[in-house]
Amino acid sequence: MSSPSDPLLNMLRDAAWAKSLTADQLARVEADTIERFVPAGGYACRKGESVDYWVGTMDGLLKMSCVSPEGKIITFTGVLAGAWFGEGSLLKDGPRQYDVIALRDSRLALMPRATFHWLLDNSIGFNRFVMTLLNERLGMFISLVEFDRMLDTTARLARCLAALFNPHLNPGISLKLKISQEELGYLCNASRQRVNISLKRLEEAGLVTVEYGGVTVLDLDGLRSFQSK
DNA sequence: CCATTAAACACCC
DNA sequence: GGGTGTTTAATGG
Repeated sequence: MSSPSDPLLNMLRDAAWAKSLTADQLARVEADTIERFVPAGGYACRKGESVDYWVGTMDGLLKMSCVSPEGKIITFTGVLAGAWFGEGSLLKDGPRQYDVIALRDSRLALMPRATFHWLLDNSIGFNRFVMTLLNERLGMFISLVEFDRMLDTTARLARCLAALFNPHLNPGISLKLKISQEELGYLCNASRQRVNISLKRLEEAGLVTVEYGGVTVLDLDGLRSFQSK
């Protein structure tokens, strides 16, 4: 059933956390984890649903977001190929607190809750990985609050963009990012027009190049430390 | 004032 | 058909 070129198995074997597992542990992970395709615009997870899986992104682009009763959309962060998410939701009871929506056709790897907890109970290496992941997430969300309250729109866009490239949260992500300016707006809380203006400023500063339906990051450290004026 | 935004429209991929 | 650039009128600090 499982060939060596199976994308799901490759993704599991390439994951940073898999390196610390024993052969038996990895075998159970491979046996338990299933694949799911989510078309662009589809929901990978819904706010309010029970949390049954730890989710890895095989390819595609997802956003963690929510919608207000009035229809206002905010995006917390993006999830790119190679990233795993939902560990926080698995470590507590209760429903999921956010939506996860595919911005492009995406393929997911779903590890059942029981397998995730079994790894926590049996692998110190896995525990360390999850602790680091949680810590990186915490740091990122602290930074997001800082960006939101202290920075103007262009600097906020720069930092929110740079935050996507956290190597723990989105390992091995390409500097060429295919994402619409509207979605960038949801990410940094700005309108489409304002994102367009800010992208041009970042391009002038030599930090990114703007393409049709995407952005390429030229200077990640420059984005991380960008300040207006 | 000034900056920003929604809405509308015309392009362009 | 979705993404993008631009204008215009409305909004709000």
